[in-house]
Amino acid sequence: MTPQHPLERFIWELNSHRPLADADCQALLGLPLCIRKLDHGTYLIREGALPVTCSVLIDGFAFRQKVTGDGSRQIIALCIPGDAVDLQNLFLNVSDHSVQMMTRGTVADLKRSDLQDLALSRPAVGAVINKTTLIEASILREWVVNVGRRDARERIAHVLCEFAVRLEARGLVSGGFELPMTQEQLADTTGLTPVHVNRVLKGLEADGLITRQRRHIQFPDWRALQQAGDFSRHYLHLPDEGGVEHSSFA
Amino acid sequence: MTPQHPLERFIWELNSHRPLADADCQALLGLPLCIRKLDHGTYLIREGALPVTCSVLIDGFAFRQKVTGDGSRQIIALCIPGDAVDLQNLFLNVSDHSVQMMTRGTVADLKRSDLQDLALSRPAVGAVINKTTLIEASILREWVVNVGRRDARERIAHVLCEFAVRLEARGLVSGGFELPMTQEQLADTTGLTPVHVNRVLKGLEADGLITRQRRHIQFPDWRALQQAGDFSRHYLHLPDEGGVEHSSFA
DNA sequence: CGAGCCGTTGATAGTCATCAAAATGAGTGG
DNA sequence: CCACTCATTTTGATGACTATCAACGGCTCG
Repeated sequence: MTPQHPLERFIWELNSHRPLADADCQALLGLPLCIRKLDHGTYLIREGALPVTCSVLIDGFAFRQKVTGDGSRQIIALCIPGDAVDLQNLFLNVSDHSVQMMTRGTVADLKRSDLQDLALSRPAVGAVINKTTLIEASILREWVVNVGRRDARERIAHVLCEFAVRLEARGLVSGGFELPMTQEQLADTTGLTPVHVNRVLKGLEADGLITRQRRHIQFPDWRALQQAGDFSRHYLHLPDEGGVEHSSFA
Repeated sequence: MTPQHPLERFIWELNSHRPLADADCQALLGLPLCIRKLDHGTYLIREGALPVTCSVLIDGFAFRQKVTGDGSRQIIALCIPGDAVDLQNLFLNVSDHSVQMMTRGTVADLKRSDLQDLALSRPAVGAVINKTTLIEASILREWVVNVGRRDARERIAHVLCEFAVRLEARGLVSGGFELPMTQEQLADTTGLTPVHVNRVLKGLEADGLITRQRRHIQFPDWRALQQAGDFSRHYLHLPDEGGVEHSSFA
């Protein structure tokens, strides 16, 4: 394998969900791509646009968002390194939401048509892509529950848990981690106001469920935080790891 | 074509999103299936279960739901005739949510493995299935926005608009329609309480945005209702119809 | 005709939004 | 290296929207 191929993490991720034949991996690795370094705030897709590229996030973070008629924003998904940003549009012709960089980062742009062709010519690739989008849908369902039926404290604890577990599953975190979002963004993912998010965070800290210095977050009591957020990792459909023992967030 | 094949509406629906070759349709039509008549309240899948069948809704309505730790329920999606209930689980091994009949109705059960095989052996079938799940994901994104960033009145108006448009796109409605859900269920889809739903409905009626006798709903002012619900049909990714003219909800 | 679900109505309380402004930290340029 | 600017975080006071509790009326169905 090409050492440190830009798509390595992405393909590793696909593979963990549904093992691919070597030929399938090679086909993916062989796709022509274009690497871009992007600043925080850059749009990867805009709602209403016709997607022509399909970006994979190499490093940095991004989020999906929609804006309502009166201008308020809702963040709809968080993208972490290894995520394909545009699989959601692979078979749709106009994007129904925007994707924006949350931090500085790097993406690899594939041609959307290349990936479509691959999905059609290699059924196994089509199937992993399908499975990947199904997992994203599962996360969306949990988010509907989160904003629909949980109070502010639960919502925020839940998002923190989810984020930590997803990061860890990709080997991107050990112990505490750097929360890449502002409190305003956290508010937009939980359907709250920034002011209230701030108060809830302080509450969680006061109760010993989180520790924070600046944006560095730690979880002194992982059990309790999960409970406070009504969090269970099932909906993430993570592959069973043999090494749950070594997990900080098991 | 077999006249009135049980899967007719389902396949017609797939076809409208991504045209299938005759052979592909025949392969779908040829799958062994089992027809069941179900009572209101019957579970089609339960959260945590391993799906072995993949049901297609022939008539009647159903909904997806999740329950939080403290027992409150959130409805996550509405299924209407022609929807495949378990495409969401086609490549996932344990269901992350439940599906329950909202009304009496009929389903056709396919074997999950049959459909999986078809998706793998016939790329075009895999692609439509993929596209169908992408559309469901798009609807979920809009629902996150709905419960996250809209007030009670907007939420309810939005759900009414969405439901009407989806029904109409399948030729299931003309003018007014029968709302198949109780106010409690409407509350669980909007993240509100039944009591408040009732008040908002009365408000919408008082303002001339809806008319209702029992559960029969009509929209005297479709424009205004859409506006009240901040509704735009883009996210439904409906195929462009030539006949928008004849639509009550264009 | 009774039972039970569903819809309706009223009164009260709580969670969270809103408005405003100060404090902190980061990044920039002189 | 320090002053400056701007984004972000923090704090307080007030009010709105929606939940909660309780009870009654109306359908539908067995």
